[in-house]
Amino acid sequence: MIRIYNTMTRQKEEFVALEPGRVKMYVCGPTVYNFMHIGNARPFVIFDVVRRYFEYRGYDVTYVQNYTDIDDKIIKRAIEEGISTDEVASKYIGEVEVDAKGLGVGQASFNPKATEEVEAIITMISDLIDKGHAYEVDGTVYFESKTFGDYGKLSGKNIDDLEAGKRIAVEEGKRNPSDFVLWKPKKEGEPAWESPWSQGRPGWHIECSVMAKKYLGPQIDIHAGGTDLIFPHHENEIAQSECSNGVDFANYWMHNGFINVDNQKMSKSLGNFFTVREIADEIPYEVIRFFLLNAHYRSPINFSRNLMESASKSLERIKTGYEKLTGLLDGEERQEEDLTEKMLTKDETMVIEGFRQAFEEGMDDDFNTSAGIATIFDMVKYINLNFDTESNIVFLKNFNDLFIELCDILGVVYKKEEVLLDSEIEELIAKRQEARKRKDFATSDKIRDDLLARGIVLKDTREGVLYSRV
RNA sequence: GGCGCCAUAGCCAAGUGGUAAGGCAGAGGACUGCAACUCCUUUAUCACCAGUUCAAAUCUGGUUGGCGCCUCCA
Repeated sequence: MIRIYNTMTRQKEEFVALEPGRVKMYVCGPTVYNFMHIGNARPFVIFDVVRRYFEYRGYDVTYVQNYTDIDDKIIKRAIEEGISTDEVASKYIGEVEVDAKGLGVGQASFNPKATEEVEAIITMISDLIDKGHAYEVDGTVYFESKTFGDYGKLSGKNIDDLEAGKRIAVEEGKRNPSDFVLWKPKKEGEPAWESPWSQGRPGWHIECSVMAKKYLGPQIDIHAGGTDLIFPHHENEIAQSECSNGVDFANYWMHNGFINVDNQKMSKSLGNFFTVREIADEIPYEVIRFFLLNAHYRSPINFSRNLMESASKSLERIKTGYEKLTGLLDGEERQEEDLTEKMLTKDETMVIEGFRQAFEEGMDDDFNTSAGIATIFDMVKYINLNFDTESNIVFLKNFNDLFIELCDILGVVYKKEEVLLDSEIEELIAKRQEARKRKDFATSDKIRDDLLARGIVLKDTREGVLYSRV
């Protein structure tokens, strides 16, 4: 049983799928006017894990993540770079995909783009006007928030408070301050689409309602995004979708916490703004991913170099443990062993199942990745403590399978980078071993130093010499 | 002003009623020619105060401190 913290009810609830065995989830994607920043990376990674865990649990997951490819920021960027908005969007979609892939994020089932869904957007807006939930003023179409009685149910706000607390000038033409734009007419030089109201473009919120409906249907299981989207974005999506479709929009609302720098929100003006790309230039993507999963997805986390180093060392420990396991499994003698007579003992089965259960208990509880990672470390410890060349090969294999399966759910990298050795280096390693045998340590240390200079690290273990890249 | 979140060891971080997971860093020790790896030992009463309870980090009230949303934002 998977339990999810639902922002709508502010408590953990048992997950019950709309259709047995299927999960329909929609994750709000980035506006593509720049490289992905470290904060953007969190929902990518977190909800990728959510998806993988559902799949591990046997669900068929349809995962939709949009790209907002038309909006003020994109237009601004296009002017700055002297290219079209399409070029800005496709450029940064490409860059986002590079980082997403680097972070180990799986391909979504669909990645719709706002500009390719304008027709469906116009259809929904028309429908909202017909049903009396939207009105047009001089080419701009607004959603009239008070026509939706449940407006504010996700964020816990009520319209009166919003009006009382208004801090910016209310746009002319709006009937109420909390009304929001569904369609806005173009300004000179802006890209635009034909519509019954004006040449213009869709407002920000409507695209998600439309895409979710088109790719997942009027009702979805999970809608996800950053906490900042709760209001107004998700609130507005609910209003649009429920008024147009006449049914509850999403059963579970999941929101990831923010990434701060020095306990402060990242912003360009504070100069504490990091793109994933610039971090990845120095720190492997896998470390960034591990860092993002170390804390629960709803907690705010800080980003810092120290934390990256800690994450890097932790990952190294997992890899070393896995190396030992595969070393034992791949030994020549073991390869030739006859497995037909071998089986798991009762105790061994219990060990395996114990780890699996511990992992599932954590992940079932609102995707507690910290607990999941702790299980991985417990397994590493078990490997280091209990396995040796005499271990039951079938136990090793089963343990290995589980280890890989669990690591893959989190997307935690457990394999050392394959280091291809040319014959010259292999020879040097062999030579060093000979030198060590005759206790010629001056020679052996020199070879080790030379290899280190070439970027290859040697470790002498009981199972033989291990090597890896610096 | 309205709504909401958080406060656990040097650092990161689980745990939401039964007596503190895990990781990083540190200290001491074992092993190995050395290094690395690994192993063992070691480091907290959970911001503060009051209350509920046989029992609270975990529930209630309050205090202090930090943060988010209310405006584009992951």
